Amino acid sequence: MYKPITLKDIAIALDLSPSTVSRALRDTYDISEKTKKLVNDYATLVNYQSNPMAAGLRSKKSKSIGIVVPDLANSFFSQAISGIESIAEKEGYHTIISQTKDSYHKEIEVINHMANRYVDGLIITMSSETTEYTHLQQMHKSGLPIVFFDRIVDEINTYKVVCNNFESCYKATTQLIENGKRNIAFLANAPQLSISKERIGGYKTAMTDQLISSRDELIKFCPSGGSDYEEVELAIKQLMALDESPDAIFVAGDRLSMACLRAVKNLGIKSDELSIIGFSNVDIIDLLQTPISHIRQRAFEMGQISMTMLLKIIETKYPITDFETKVIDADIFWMEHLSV
Amino acid sequence: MYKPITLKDIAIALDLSPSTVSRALRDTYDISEKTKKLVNDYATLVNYQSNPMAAGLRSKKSKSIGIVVPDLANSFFSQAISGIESIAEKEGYHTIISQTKDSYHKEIEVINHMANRYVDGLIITMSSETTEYTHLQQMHKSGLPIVFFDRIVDEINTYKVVCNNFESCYKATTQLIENGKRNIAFLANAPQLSISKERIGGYKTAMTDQLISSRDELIKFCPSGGSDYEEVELAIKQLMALDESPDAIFVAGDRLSMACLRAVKNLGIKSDELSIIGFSNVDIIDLLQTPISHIRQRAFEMGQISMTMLLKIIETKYPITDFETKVIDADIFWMEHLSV
DNA sequence: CTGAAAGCGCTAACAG
DNA sequence: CTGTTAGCGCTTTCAG
Repeated sequence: MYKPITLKDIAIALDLSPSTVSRALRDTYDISEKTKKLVNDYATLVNYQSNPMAAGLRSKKSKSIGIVVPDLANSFFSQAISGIESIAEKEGYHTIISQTKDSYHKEIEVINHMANRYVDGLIITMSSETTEYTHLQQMHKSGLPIVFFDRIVDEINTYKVVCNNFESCYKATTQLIENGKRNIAFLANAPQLSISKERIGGYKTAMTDQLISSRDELIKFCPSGGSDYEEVELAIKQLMALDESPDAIFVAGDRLSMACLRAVKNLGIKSDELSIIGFSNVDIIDLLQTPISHIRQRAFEMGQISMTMLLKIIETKYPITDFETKVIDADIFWMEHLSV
Repeated sequence: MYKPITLKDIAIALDLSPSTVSRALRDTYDISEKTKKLVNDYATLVNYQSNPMAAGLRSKKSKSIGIVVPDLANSFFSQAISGIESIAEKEGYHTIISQTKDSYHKEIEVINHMANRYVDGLIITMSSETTEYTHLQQMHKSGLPIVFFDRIVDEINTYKVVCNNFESCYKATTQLIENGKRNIAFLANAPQLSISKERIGGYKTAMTDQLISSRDELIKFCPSGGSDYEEVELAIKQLMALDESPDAIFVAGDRLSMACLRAVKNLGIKSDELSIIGFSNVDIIDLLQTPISHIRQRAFEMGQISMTMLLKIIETKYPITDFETKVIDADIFWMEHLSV
């Protein structure tokens, strides 16, 4: 069995008490510089690694945080994770990552597991299946610091970090209209998601403001979020079969955007027939056959902010009550023929 | 503070001893069905969650394993992770994921952290910076089960899972030659990586077997693995500036392949000037402007096998001595003009 | 500034 | 089959 050096080993070797060694290692105030140096030098020498489980068991702190995202294979999330880690590392926090694959049960299981491992806090993007938050609410009430990222939960009062979903959709839709588009379809993720609601809101409001009636038949939901290609192809087919078929389509998700491109390609729809704009953080969008207009979220930055917020909750002495929701601008990239 | 129900709480509530409750919960053999049911029902009722840290501290087992990969934003790895998780989940194991960003120091830090959290085992893809394995060797010797995945370490005797790097490169190179290519360049990841050596080996051997002398100036290393675009563009520029410039290029990495496509595009190199074949597990390769010939690894399957191997080590009663290296076929997809 | 003692939540060894 | 006891490695009172 793997048996590392323990704090006790150091204590014996240096003829000190375990508590003194513990204090020296943790750099508390009531310890002499001399002992501190002695202990730390020896610890480095023997490559001592403190045991976070034992420490956590006692102190209920672990200097590590959990990250829960729906899907690691999504550039948006992997970029955000890198942002989170960039701050965590600097502050001496470890990160533990898990994916839910958009499953409610996996989400519960993963979150429980992390909480039991004494993560000091959680950064969460909700799974698209989740409609029930009691598991989170309970933990949050008991004092587990949580920051919501991207897909947020209104019912839980804490820091939240999102992009300006409403505004960017409003803006993009308006510009489509200014470019003469009238039948703008909207392809969304699962309807219960906060991002779906916000994005549709921006789209609909823009339509109304431009005096175009938004037709419900133009809005399609794909609960799989694009991981089920058939679902997306079907949606596109149905849209194109409408009496007044769309001249543009707004795709409100990353995997969804790619699935949409694939469907358009497979169905042989020409790009001058249907303009596409979609959310996407894919890092090879410049290499696509049909490089689409896209809304790119500042994922890395959003990750950094999330971690900063989480640290604020974790390290505060007094409970925070005035939580903010940080809204980060997204960048819109237009293909030439639409860039007004 | 988040304070969950403990095993002791159950013991008191049910007027049993903690050990009996522990046994009932863990379903050991020496416990009556009646007590087992009583305990488990009550546990479910109060939503008891066992504390893996406390359990781990005592038993040195945690029913969780660590996954260490260089980069989560790489489809190959995220697909493999899903494969690992599919088995882990079935067997009741949790997974903890970390990325090293190809940094040696981060790798050490991450692995230490996981070992200290009593993961029961590790599935590792080495960072490209790593040339020193003492940290791993030591842990492995002390009994920590390790499975190497993709980028392996010869010096450590354990299970390893790789794709048939040599053979697929040999085969692909041969086919390029049969298609009339003579000046085949090779773009590799960091030279110390096992995959780099194996892939170059396949390429060189094929050249020799086809009586084509392989010129060293045609082989370029990009230690960043494609995450530094400039590095790749420079390599391509240098290759194209050669007196006998390449008529084909073999790209031995996923990010590298995409960076190469970008360079080719940016430098205005025509596709009939330079045929490209590259390793890639990108899931939108069919949507690329220049869909390249590519070698696709069965990442999900490789992940599943890795986890299966790891479980074998973890759950065996007697130490394993005859470790295998599982070699999984990769699939080659040719663009039409090269498909002989 | 340092040490002794208790205990985090759980499992394991030993009785019975 | 169940209870008792001890202890995993660390932190945290509480003394001194």
